Amino acid sequence: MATAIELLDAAGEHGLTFRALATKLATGPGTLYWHVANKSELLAAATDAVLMDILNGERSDESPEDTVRSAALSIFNAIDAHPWVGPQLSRNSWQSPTMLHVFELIGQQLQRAGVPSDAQFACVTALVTFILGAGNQNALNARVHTGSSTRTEMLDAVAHEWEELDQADYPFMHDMVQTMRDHDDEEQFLAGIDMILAGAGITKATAAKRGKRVKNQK
Amino acid sequence: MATAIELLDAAGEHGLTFRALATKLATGPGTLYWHVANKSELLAAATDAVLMDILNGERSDESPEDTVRSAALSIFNAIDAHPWVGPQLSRNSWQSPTMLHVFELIGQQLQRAGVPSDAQFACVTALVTFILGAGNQNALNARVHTGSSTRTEMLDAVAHEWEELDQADYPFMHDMVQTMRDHDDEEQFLAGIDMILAGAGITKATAAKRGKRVKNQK
DNA sequence: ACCTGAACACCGTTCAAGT
DNA sequence: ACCTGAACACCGTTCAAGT
Repeated sequence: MATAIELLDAAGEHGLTFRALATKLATGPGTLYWHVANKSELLAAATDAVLMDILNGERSDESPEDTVRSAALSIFNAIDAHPWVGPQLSRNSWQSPTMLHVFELIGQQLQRAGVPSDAQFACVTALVTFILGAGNQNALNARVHTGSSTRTEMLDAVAHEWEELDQADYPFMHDMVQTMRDHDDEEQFLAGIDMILAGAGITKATAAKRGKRVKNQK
Repeated sequence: MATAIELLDAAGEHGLTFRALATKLATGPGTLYWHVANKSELLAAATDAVLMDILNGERSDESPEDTVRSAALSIFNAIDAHPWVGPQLSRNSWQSPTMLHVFELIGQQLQRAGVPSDAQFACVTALVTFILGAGNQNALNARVHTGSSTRTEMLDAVAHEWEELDQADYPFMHDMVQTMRDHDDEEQFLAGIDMILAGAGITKATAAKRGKRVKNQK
């Protein structure tokens, strides 16, 4: 299992090969089928192993929003570090033990924050969808521009393409070029989480309890 | 190109094979490489073909939020109908002409709705991430439980699994079982979009002007 | 300029045969 | 009970050779 994760981290999902794994374990490819039914089971097991570690480290002694934010960020970063887990988690988000754990974790915080019960489901769903979606996006972006290009080179390439768009047809994209170049991925991600939380009625009100006086300030 | 889309719709991304496409076109596999560089270029072209059709049909004579909602839903449904486009769109969302079109479309509406300029980028990003994430999720869910099972059978299976979780460890999941069983995918999706819009400061105010559209009859 | 199809270097998976 | 590795049915991609 551990060496499977090594292979995955080294060369992505198609870097994990029954033959490669077998030779690395000094055995034959057929052997592996005695311990695992097929490749997707192998991937599922590897994914759970990687993510459970991270989730067990999560605390919930902060405010509900901060707990959600921190859990979300952990998952986001885990997908960034192990890009192959993203699609795997999405594949059966409602069945895998790992994702059930995530649902429960976030759900409890929403309840604590007083989200009305008929809105809770929509809210967890939206959050989980966003977390996995953003994670995947991020992981894919990193992998697509793999031409040994640094992050700034990559952003330059995108900026260049946006600038070449017709001004008349794409005024908005032209406005965004600078912002895009300056953006920070984590910050961007957390802004998205905050929007969903705000939309669910979780304002910074709870933060006021912890000392920030912003209760009724729009 | 058209027959490539046929193959993709029929059997997903790995249903499109150079050999299968070649025989369907009554030619050899090598021939295709004269017209297309590789498989990913083929997929990109197919994706653009499918989505551009849909986007060109979009209007923007409604309120900003409704325009965003309707565009979002169109994309969501397109991914549902052609599950293979989802990952493809995510792969280079900042480069593909199709996605630039989407960014521009949504961005313009946000500007129209008065979202402050320093929040616009975060907001489009969040919306696009959510749309693609939800679409992919939805498409994957449909494909995973492919055992000729109807939607209700599928939901039953998930419900059953949630009920088997330990009550003490998973109180939230137990609360959600019924809601999950009754949920509607589109409604759920739009609720997510609305949360992000609300979080960006686009409330239902504009909708009130038009006399309250009825969306949730249960 | 465009087509052909054999060939190369891979896959996941199976299975008779071993220990 | 567990391992072995040849074999099967596939892939994407290339390339000398044709028209």
